[in-house]
Amino acid sequence: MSSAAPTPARRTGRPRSAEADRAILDATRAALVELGWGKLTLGDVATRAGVAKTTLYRRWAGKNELVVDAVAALFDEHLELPDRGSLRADIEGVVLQFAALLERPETRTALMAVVAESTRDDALRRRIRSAIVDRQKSLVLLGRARAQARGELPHEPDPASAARNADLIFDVIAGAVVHRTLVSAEPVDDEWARGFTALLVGGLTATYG
Amino acid sequence: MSSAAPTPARRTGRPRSAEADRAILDATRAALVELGWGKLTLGDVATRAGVAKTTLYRRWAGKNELVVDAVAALFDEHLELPDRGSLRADIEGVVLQFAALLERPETRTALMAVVAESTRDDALRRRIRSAIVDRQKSLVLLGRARAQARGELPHEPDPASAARNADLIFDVIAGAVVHRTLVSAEPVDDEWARGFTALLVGGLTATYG
DNA sequence: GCTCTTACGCTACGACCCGTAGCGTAACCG
DNA sequence: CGGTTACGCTACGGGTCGTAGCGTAAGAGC
Repeated sequence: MSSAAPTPARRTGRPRSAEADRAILDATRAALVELGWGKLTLGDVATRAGVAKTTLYRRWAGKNELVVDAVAALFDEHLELPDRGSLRADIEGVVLQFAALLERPETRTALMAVVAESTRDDALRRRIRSAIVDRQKSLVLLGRARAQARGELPHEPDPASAARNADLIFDVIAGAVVHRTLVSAEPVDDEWARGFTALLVGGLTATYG
Repeated sequence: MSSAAPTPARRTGRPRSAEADRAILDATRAALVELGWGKLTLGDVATRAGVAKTTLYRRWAGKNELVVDAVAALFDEHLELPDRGSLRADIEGVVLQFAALLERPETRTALMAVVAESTRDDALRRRIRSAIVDRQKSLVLLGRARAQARGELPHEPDPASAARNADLIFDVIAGAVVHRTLVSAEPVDDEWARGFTALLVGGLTATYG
């Protein structure tokens, strides 16, 4: 997870410490909570992790890549979409789940920061996409497939429009939750989730239903 | 604009150079384009502006505040909402206008960066709100008022729900455009704007109409 | 066991940026 | 013309960056 490279089973020499990986990522999240993105330094992370600074640089190119991996682990652990029985309930569930992640101080300060950096760094943008964004989007695809199986949404006529619609819905859901949380700085509570979901489901059924 | 403080008409002594203000903000935007948020330094901005670094620190507390003001000026210049005759057309207009701002490299790299910093700095968050966010939101309020006057949307029963709905719509519009542009890194073109607007208008009429 | 190879910890380093202090000069007010 | 504030300039201590060098630690292969 740390290095996106396949790392083709290096056969000789001392192996990298998996323990160190864990300690570094834990220390990164802790530092994000205490210091925030702006004041986080790699030297401090190394000290917290009980690891030499050089070890850190041997595994990650810099602050951006390290933080992406540290935050991505949280998305791995806390994103899932149990079948709640209806499109409405599924959307509310994913909204509240995503919002819960954004309430955490680590993700709050880190997510937008790395996205900002990624506007000038394509490799970083791809890393964010594969480590975080695609995992979120898969929930949208899953939710739609279920809704179509239930007959709540029509099946797409062609793959192109299917992809377009999925992208649109994903940007609307994730964008609204992020904007509400980080820009408006208001909580995504049950009431907001209900209102948002009503708006979105209304639009989906009115437009495609 | 530079200092949000009222600055009660200082009457004596040498006045601050308005020319310097302009040069500094121009230099900031130019540096954002060339270097991006991460590599931008105040020393460099001062040199570009032909101004001493100390002058810069006399007016702005730091990088965050300076960049917010530099970007806010762009929003002042490029945000307006002419009456396009229908709710649908008004929304498409504001979406494309906001997207055009986010296409600019200055805003692309700066906006999310300062928002990320603002998660740990309330004063900065308030500055962003008054200098940028509230100006966007006023467009939403204007668009809704027009739609209500045209009979496209119902009048709100009470001020509380009116405010809630406006906040929701604002987060959906701004959030979706930002997410599409910066996270998905896909262009907000006419086609996307039409699809998004159809979804939103469908939701509004289905939910509140 | 032994050797080979890679990872690790540690120290040290030049480069850069930060934010401020001090001082002489410039501009505007009464 | 004094009074007051802004400006340019220089200099500085403090911090972070990212890397180089070196001796040591930990497995893999024989």
